[in-house]
Amino acid sequence: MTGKGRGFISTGRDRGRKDGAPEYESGRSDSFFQKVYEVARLVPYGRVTSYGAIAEFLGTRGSARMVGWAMNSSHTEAAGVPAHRVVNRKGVLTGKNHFGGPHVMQQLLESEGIKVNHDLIDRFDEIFWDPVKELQPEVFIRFKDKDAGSTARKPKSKLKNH
DNA sequence: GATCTGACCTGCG
DNA sequence: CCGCAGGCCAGAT
Repeated sequence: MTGKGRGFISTGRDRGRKDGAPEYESGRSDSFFQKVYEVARLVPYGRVTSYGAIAEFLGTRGSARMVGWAMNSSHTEAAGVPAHRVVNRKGVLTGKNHFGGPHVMQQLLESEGIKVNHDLIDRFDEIFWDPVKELQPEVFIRFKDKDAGSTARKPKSKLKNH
C-alpha cells in the first residue's frame, strides 16, 4: 500500500536558496522541480501523463512549461525520473531530443508496452494517467493543508474527459 | 538584478 | 477547422 508516510509533496514555500546551496544535491528539497519529479515517478508502468496534468496537479495550471523545464533538469536526479512517461497533451514525444537520442524515449515507452507511431503515442487516451484524478483524494489534502483556510477552491467544471 | 528562454496549454480570430 | 499569440513561472545568462 505504498506506505510512504514521508512528506511526499511539500508546500514548496521556500523555493530558491540564496545561500547558493543546490537543492538537488541535498537529495530532497521543497523546490517546485522536486515536486514535479515526485509526480513523474508516480506515473505507473506502462502509463503516461502530460506536462499540463502535472502542472494542474501541482496547482499551477498555466505553468505546464515549468514541468517540461523541470524535466530538463531531471538528469541531475540520481534517483531517476521516468521522464519518458511525460508527454504533451497531444501524446507527442516532444521531449524525445532530450533523452540523448531521438529514439531513446520511444524505445523506453515501447519497452513498457506503449506503442508509438511517428512520435505519437498510440491509444494515448487509454494509457493516459492523470495525477489529478488518480492522486487527488490523498495529495490534495497536503495542499489544502497549506492554505488550511482557503478551502474555497474553484470547482473544476471543465473536465478534460477527452 | 533585469531580461530571455523554455520537453506547454488554452483561447481567440 | 486551422493558425497564432498570450500566459504561466522558474532557471539561465
